[in-house]
Amino acid sequence: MRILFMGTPPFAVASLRALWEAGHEMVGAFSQPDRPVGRHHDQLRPTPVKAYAQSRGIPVYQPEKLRDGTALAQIRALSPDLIVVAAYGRILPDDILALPPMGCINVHASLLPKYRGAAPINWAILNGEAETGITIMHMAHDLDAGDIILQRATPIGPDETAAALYDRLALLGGALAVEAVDLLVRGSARRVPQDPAGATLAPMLSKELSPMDFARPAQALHDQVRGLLPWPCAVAVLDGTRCKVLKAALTGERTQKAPGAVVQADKRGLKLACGDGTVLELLELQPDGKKPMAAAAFLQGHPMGV
RNA sequence: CGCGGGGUGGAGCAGUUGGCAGCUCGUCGGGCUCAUAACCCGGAGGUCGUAGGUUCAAGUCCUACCCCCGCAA
Repeated sequence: MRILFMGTPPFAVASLRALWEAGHEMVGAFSQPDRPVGRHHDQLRPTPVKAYAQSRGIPVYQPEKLRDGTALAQIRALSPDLIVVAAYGRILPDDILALPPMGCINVHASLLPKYRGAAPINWAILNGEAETGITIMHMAHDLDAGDIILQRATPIGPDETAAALYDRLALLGGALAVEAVDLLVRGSARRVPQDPAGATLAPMLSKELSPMDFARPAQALHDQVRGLLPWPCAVAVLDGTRCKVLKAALTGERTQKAPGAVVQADKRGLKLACGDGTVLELLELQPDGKKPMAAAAFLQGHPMGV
């Protein structure tokens, strides 16, 4: 069966790799156009999917637009039986969705209908979810709203970061993608409509989510730190210095101090008062212009009174 | 040429108008204590990113280069 793949970041590579290693005939890989990258705007880096596809000799296509007919013509020429999409970063027009005889399926990193959208992994953690998962669905006109073929849940560890969960779900996504394709080939794939009433959105992240509001409870801030990794990261201003908070921990302690006040700042740790009398310990920081460092190291050069 | 911060003992920082290289921590040795991520005493450890230049004298001023990072994409 001829399969056309569409994806861009490492999450997508895991699915492409799984399909490839399962021995499927991958007739092409669509990926976002290479974008300038790097501090001085002078480097062009291939997308992860492009790099992987090329290493396996899979033809790569990177159309700027999907609606000017060019992409449609390219796809038609490839005559895929099935299109598998994973984190491509583009909305597919209906004419493309309608093209493959077996349709288009999508690997999505949430338990749909929850967390439709661009950043389901992060939002699951930001919202303090105890579990999330992977959904394989038939693609429909509306974003992430198609009928479900397969779904598998996985628990979210209490200290798990979005970066770590991303890697886990990528692998799970690849495994489920292979399963789903097998089901489709055998003609035994189920089609379960989503319940629109249970739908929630997981929009793209932005740096507006970064500032930490210590009036919120420690648990919420801990979720923010974990959920925004590796980008855009939770940010706090300490001793007048803007710092990414890369790692934090819940101490379970209580305090009478006002939110944001320093509860402890010595070699035993850096702890700040949060909402409802809770306490958050900051473990790893990255001040502006600096490399990541332990909170204790930061305190050596930035003494903070209690 | 997108904007900006920074390279100073192992870590994090300071170093004013050029004039003996400092602070907190760690480390090593010793002491004190029932005890300590506590305290006291003592020691080791630095080509101040690299290469030139100015100067009686450069961490500090000038020039070029290397490296790290934040923002923005």
